[in-house]
Amino acid sequence: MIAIDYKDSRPIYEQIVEKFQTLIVKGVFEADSQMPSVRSLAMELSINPNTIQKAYAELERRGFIYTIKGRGNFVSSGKEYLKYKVGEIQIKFDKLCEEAESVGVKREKIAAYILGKEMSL
Amino acid sequence: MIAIDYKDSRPIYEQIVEKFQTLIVKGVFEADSQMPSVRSLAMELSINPNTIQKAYAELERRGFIYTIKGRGNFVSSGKEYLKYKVGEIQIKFDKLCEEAESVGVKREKIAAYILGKEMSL
DNA sequence: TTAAGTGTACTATTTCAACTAACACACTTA
DNA sequence: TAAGTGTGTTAGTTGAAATAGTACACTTAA
Repeated sequence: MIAIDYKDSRPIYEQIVEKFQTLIVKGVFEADSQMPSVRSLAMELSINPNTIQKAYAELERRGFIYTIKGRGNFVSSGKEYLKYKVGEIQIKFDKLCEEAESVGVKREKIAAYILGKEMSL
Repeated sequence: MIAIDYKDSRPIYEQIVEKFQTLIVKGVFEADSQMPSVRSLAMELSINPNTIQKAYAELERRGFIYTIKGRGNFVSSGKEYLKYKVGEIQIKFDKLCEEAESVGVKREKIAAYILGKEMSL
């Protein structure tokens, strides 16, 4: 179902996150279908269940899956992810705007720049 | 002139950067005045010259000082820093806007949000 | 109630990148 | 030429992140 690339320098859990994210975004899994259990996938890949657990926790944080304790992990609908993602971006814009204002760049100027009406801030 | 706090968990070079940045922003140093040499400051603080070098390289990257090989490091005018800082912020806005567009958020919407005309993205 | 499945928490170990140091080199000025 | 300056390369240290080991807790079905 999924394979680890040991030539890849990235951590194992990150590779797993990335692969499932791609599959889910592509719509390979049906919404609410069950993910492989942490143990079975760990067994299959010959790694520790905690590493799968870490990957699944990250996938949940990103809104790709949801967990029911004692039952398993399940695929959530793509919309959940989009909502989360947009929320994260909004927070980043908030912080960046504050940073810009702290060096004297007004919001009007930022908006104009984003709309392409100004060449620079 | 400056002191290292070994109780502080941050790396030494970062502490040095932060302290000089504060002093320069406050206008304690005249523009074009000479910074302590990497060796003299290293001696004074009983650390390795390379650590000072690293701090100075970062201060130069941020536009606070400039280097003349064989002569020393010198304080640059505050305006240089502002220019650099605004440039960095601009790059961050560029990246963030691309990220937003990749999940379907239009630039018009972003601009409206920044101006407070929309409650969320 | 029990057994076999599920996720979770805690701790220990390993690994790797960041930090710092040692030292040699190159440029500038007097 | 000597004494100051910054720079580059390499090596050692160290602390946080990643992974593993193990025990615990929840869910379901027989």
